[in-house]
Amino acid sequence: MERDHLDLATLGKTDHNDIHGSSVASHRDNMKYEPKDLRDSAQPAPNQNPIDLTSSPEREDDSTDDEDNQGEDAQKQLVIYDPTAVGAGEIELVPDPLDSQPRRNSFPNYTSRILPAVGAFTVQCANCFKWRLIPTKEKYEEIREHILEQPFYCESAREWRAGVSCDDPPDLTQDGSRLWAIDKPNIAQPPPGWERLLRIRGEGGTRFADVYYVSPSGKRLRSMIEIQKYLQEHPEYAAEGVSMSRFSFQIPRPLQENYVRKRPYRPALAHDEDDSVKRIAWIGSDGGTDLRLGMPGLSAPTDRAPLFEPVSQSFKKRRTPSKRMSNTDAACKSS
DNA sequence: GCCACCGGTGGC
DNA sequence: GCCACCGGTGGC
Repeated sequence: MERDHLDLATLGKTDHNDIHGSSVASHRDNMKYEPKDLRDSAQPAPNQNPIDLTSSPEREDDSTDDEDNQGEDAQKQLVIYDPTAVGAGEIELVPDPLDSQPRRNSFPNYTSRILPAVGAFTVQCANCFKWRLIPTKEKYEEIREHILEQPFYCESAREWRAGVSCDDPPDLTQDGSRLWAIDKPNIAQPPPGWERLLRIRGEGGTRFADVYYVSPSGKRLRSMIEIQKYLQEHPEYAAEGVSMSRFSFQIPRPLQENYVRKRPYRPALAHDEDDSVKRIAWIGSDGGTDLRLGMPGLSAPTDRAPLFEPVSQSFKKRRTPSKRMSNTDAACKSS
């Protein structure tokens, strides 16, 4: 079966104001971001945001089909939110996520800009679709690792919050005061002593976020290749059972469309003429922006279209040139 | 000199 | 369009 993803949302604050809003998520693997300004799209109700992760074609709006999809769809959403975000104050969040501090961008042009940071982690109940805050990053990672096989329910939160149930109000709603991002499901917890860091980039950049792993010795690694080399150079980790399969550089997806700057059109290597043709087309389409059907987060007021993206597992899409190993291969080979 | 962060690019 | 990787660089 396929797996879904979990949705994580990140809420962060930014210095900018222009983001507007999106609604909640509804899709599978995206993350949503809600910048502080988004107000309109807030979607309140629990049922509204079921995210469907996996399978189905679409969810329509709110409630609904998730249930059928059984565990797969709806439930797996995790939201991360920034307590420091405007308006977020109400929620008490995560005690100490490492990433919770907004960072200042170091680039010259953006010196005063505050980058979004993950401030809280939330997961959506597979039954009522209410968002429940997860007390720590570690717990969140634990839930995320098995979310597909073990859907999260409000009752699951009783581990840290006595008596909570679907009858209780949601811990968080997408009210536009935060950035939301939907995480990928089933990402392995980092090996003991290792930390997985998610750094959210500023709006308008070329990428939404970066993942780094910090080894027990403090070494920061930023790609599977670096992990592989590092493990080869430090056989002691393999001896402890640390393998490539324990790492994933998959990043959440911002709910806010256009948070990430689109890459300019790249002419096909092949022909120039096509190039000009495309340029024309590009102009036209640009104006027609609003054609899009209802992407979540965008304008669509009511229902968001389902974006169903295929679930991506860690290595599923990656190309595997000879030098690269898949996680599993690596796991097996690394010895 | 280090490093956090970003841009760019190749490949799919 | 997305993803993975990695080089560059400003700030510390």
